[in-house]
Amino acid sequence: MVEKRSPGRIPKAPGRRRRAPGRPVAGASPDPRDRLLDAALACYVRRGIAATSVRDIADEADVTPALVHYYHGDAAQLREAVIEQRLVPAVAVLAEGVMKADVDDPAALVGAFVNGAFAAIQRHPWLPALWVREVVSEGGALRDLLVNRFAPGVAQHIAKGFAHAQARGRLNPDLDPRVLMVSLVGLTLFPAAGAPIWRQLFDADDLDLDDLRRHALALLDRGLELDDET
Amino acid sequence: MVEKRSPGRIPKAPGRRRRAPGRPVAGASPDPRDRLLDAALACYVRRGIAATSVRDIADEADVTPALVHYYHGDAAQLREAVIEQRLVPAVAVLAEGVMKADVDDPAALVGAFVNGAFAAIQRHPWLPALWVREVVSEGGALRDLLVNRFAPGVAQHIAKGFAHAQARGRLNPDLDPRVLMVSLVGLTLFPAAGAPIWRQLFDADDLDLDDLRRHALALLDRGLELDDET
Amino acid sequence: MVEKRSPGRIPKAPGRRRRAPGRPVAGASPDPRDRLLDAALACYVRRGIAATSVRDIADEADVTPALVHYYHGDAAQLREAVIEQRLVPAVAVLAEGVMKADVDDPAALVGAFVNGAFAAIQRHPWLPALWVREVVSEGGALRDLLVNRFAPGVAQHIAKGFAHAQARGRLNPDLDPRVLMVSLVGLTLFPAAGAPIWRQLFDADDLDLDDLRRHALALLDRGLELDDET
Amino acid sequence: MVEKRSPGRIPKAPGRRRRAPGRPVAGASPDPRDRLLDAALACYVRRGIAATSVRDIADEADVTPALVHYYHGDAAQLREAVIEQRLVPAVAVLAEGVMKADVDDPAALVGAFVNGAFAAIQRHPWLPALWVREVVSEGGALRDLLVNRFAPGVAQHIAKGFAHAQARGRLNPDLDPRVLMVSLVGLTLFPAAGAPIWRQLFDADDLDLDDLRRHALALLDRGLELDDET
DNA sequence: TATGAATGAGTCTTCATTCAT
DNA sequence: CATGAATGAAGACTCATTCAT
Repeated sequence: MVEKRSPGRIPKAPGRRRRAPGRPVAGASPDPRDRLLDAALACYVRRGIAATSVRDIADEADVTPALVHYYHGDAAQLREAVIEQRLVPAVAVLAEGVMKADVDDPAALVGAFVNGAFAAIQRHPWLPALWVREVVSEGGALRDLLVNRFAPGVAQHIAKGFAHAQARGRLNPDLDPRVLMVSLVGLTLFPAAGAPIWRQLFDADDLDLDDLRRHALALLDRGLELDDET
Repeated sequence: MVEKRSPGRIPKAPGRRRRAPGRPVAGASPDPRDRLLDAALACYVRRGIAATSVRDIADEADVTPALVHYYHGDAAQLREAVIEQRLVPAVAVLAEGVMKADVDDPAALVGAFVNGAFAAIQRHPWLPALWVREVVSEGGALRDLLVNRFAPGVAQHIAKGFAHAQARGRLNPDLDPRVLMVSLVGLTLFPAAGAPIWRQLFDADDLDLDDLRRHALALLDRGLELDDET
Repeated sequence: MVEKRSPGRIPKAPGRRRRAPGRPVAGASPDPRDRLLDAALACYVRRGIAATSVRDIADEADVTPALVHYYHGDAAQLREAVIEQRLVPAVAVLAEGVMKADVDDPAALVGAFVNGAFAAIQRHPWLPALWVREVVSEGGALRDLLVNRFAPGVAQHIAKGFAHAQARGRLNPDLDPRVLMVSLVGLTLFPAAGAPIWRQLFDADDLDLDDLRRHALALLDRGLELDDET
Repeated sequence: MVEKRSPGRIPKAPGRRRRAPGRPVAGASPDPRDRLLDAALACYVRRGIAATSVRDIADEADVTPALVHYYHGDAAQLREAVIEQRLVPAVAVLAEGVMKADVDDPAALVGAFVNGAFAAIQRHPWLPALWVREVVSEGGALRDLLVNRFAPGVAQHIAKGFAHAQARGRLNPDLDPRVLMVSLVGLTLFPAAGAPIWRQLFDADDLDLDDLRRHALALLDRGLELDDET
């Protein structure tokens, strides 16, 4: 049951409160601009971009809201900065890996995507949750990013590769190349995004990212009938 | 790319504005309580639960915000009502179907889940987007719902079935039963949630829910090596 | 018509933005204190004293706001400095000229004021706009200046001269000496302050300050019936 | 001397503070929308449009700032409403009177303007101060109003009338018709705007608006040599 | 049953001001 | 001499919520 009489919006988790005044913040990333980006990113991941206030970010970084504006101007500019300097680089590596894979070899495409995705997740554990959540939102910032900057290259590349393979009889004909592309995400980013849940659910702290990766590859190897060709 | 310099929060899509005064709303569900639930649901799906304001819901229903409180009290109570009266029933059917499936027949489990999921989606097109998005949020209402009310039965049921099958050699040993359970969602609800995107992306208006369903079943049939047993 | 829906305060004209970093400011007055006074004055004239922010002044002078405080302390102190070092000298010349005029010769009084006023305007083109605008404000700094420092001498001087002349039958008896003093301003500083407007309005770029001056003198010569005495 | 260490902007006169809670406001204009317009107008007159905050207006009306937004939306919209519903009607009467005056009779033009102006001032004592101050400001709302809506008719009308009269030898040839139009304002609205000052200055509580009016007419009658024609 | 009016709290943003460097 | 960093206060505006009608 949700607690009654929350003051309006969904109450935030107790989380960290205002900075205890006088407490020096030590050991943090040196560049305050970067620290704010990280704080913003953490809030976005936790509560969603649209539901994150500048005060949330400031609290997360143990800083006043005015300082957030001092360094990043607008809330919108900060959002852009997080996307451009955190998200885009994280996804770009995956995209490049895929684009370099041989389009005529579906196994290579699958491998490049799955391995690339989990490599990105390893490096940026926040990626899947943010991606899965924000891409689904109607006017979400990440949907734009996906539709306009990554998908045209990556998704088309993979889908075309699958379509060609299918035309040559090297791909299970009951599959749809385009939906298969989507399935790749559903077997990598999506499970990773839900990890906190199912780990708790299944008491599955023994499973790590590499298990997820192997699972995805195993399911796809068979499912695509890629091994038949040998 | 997000529009630059939006003043503060993420701007809402132009959408419908304040109610045109005097315009009688015809053809709507008679019970105002239900109409408000529907309006709230629509807003939740569109913008996310946390980012939806009472005013948004009131506007969506062509009603004053005061009326929302009149019928549903709190914003939190309204949220609860939507979950209890809209979401829970939608998911419950799927859950029941799965629970009735033979736990010793992995194909039956997969079929029950996939078919049940797409049946639910057909009836409630808003389900996947809401589910996928809100379950990933840290303190989200739907995560609670999943963790406490559905997963303990359904997810455990399916995961156990897969584990048994695997123990009997009837399931690809490279898969993990628990992750496989998650993969079921990643191949059903997740692609459905992203439909608007990849339909636009791949110019794929020809693909409908049934294509998705067949695709998922095809991928899983092979991937799980369920056909070996025949 | 004012632009619709400005976010909050009246938006400033595009004007100059933040200082281009690294650009050395050449050819400016060497004393930074003076440059800031000039910048402040320019802003006061353009937007009004009350509506001018320290940042406006800093931007105008291509300087950081901190520097404004460094040289002039408070915003109030800066305001005082501008008044004392820019405005007072500008008006003082006019005041002295008037005080030297023969109080028993109304024509001399009028001449001294009108000619002195336009001489001051010529030297300080910003004077009329600032004066006319800020003196009308209830708690305005310039009203104080006028009431406590200039008017007691100048205005009383002129008004008394007119009153004496009227007593001796040398001034149109339908006029009021005190209001006549005010009228002198209304025919000199006021038209000069509105020059940008009526120049645009009447397409009157041919009219310069000297035309204004002659016009005022002509109107007053006749209006006061000063020529009778000759 | 201006008091030191004001918190930023020019300190407001002590004026009325927040509403004493619980005190019912009696005897006020019934329509709250109108009361807010009046409060806004009072603040504009006192401190200038640009320097007036929504809180100022709310305090003046014994109301919360939120209520100001409730009734008038934006600060800009409120500004527009004050202009449209208070200022425009006040000036419109004067404008109409002038436009009806015989353009070939300079005395009639002068009379129409001067009498019309003082009639407007009598009805709307706030008019001159607001007008004089805000028209001089560079981007001021009233300058627009003057330039685009009133001046094109009224000012041109009068200036043309004067020019014709001058061409026929019925106007002092040393005057400029266009500047003469401006002088009309300088002898009516301008002295009226400064009334509080010079009344204090000259201890002139005996002078009322009608004295100003007669003074202006006397000065102009002679100054324009309008009586020569008889 | 329904809503207009009203407000306290919260959000984004700007500003004046200080201070260590 | 000059400024980047930092912040408390204030401003505009939104929102959830209440209440009298």
